[in-house]
Amino acid sequence: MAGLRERQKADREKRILQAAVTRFRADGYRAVRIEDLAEAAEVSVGTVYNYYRTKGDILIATVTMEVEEVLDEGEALVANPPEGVADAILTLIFGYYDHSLEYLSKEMWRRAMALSIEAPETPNGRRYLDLDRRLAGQVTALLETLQARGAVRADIDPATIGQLLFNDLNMEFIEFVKNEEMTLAALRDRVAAQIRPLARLIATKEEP
Amino acid sequence: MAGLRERQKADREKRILQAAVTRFRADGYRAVRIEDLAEAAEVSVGTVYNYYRTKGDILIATVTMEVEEVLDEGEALVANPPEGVADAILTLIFGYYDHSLEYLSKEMWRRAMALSIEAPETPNGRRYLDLDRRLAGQVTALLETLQARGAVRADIDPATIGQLLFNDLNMEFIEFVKNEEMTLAALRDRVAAQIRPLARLIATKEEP
DNA sequence: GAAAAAAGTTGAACTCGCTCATCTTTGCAG
DNA sequence: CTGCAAAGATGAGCGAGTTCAACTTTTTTC
Repeated sequence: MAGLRERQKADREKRILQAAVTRFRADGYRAVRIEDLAEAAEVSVGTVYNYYRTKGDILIATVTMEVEEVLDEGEALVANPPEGVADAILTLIFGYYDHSLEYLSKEMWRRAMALSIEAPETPNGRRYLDLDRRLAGQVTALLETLQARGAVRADIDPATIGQLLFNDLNMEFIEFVKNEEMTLAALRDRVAAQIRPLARLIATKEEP
Repeated sequence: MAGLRERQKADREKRILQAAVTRFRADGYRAVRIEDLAEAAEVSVGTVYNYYRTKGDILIATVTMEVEEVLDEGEALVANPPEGVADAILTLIFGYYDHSLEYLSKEMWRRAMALSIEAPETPNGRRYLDLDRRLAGQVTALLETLQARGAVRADIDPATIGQLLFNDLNMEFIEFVKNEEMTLAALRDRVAAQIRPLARLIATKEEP
């Protein structure tokens, strides 16, 4: 059985993260002070820093929870994708997009992305990078499945085109969170307009 | 003739920006305090804020200088690009990359990019966005030139593929500045590996 | 079960970006 | 040249993230 100390630690960490998820969404990342989180989690400011190195780390931890879910759903889809190349790719990508705002606001995404660029060497910066890599990996895996099925031309390299695709959908997602007015539907339209022509180029059969 | 007041203003602004360019590169963006810039420019802290709204704005001003130069060179190349599709695209992109570290460190790029994501609504966030758009525009313009020449298939849309390409080269550049170890040569290799297959897909003739 | 060691918590203090009430300089009218 | 208005410079002070030396709690040792 876990010792008292260990249980208390796990409990405190959970309380801090829970406070963060709640307050960040309710009041905005910026507006929430570490002192507020400490108060809500019933610990001191110093203790918060014992569990997370920076305020940004707390945010990345919440983003990670969100993205893990998205990755799980993607897994299922990659195993058994729809028929057409464009359909398969867009179903996967739209799955990512549609879940993105479930727990996180655009402000939180902006800050998290800014952090992953600014502090790539911190443990949590690395964690974010790893999530990105796994997402890119799913896109590649999907292309491989489609190629094995004979739907994608044999002379293209799934890893290369997968990275190209992922870079595109990632940049478009960045533009989406940067623009508070932009809707999910508009994001989908933009990306579809870019993916469809590419799908046509790499498909073996005529794409609809 | 310009009045004394006006001359002094212009002079102070120049001194602040000059101090920023010098010190940011020498000591790192983070390590340089506004007070240091004020001292170097022989003005007070408050005066620095009279010319630039935030520390980030000062950085964006230096980035803007850099990118304007790159855009000028790109202009010349777009007007008269090399023969092959991959060659033309890569020459343009490598021109961007090779100049990127002339005045700016990777740390400065990271901070500038983070800022453009986090604060897209500020005057300088918008300015950065505009630079991005102009770079993407050059890629599109290049594809149009190549298409007019008959080197690119008539059934592809330069704006769409141009955006896709730009998203890719932009994301790869982000990965480059995130990784302090990565060399320009490695960046070039990665991007070439992604652009070449795409160039083959959109070209009319066999690409080398 | 007491004492020592290890682990973890605490909050006052520090830093640095940024603001604003006050002061100084410049331009101009009479 | 003098006095006044406008423009701009100034730096003490504020707020929020972060640190760290002292304190408290838990675990281990004998």
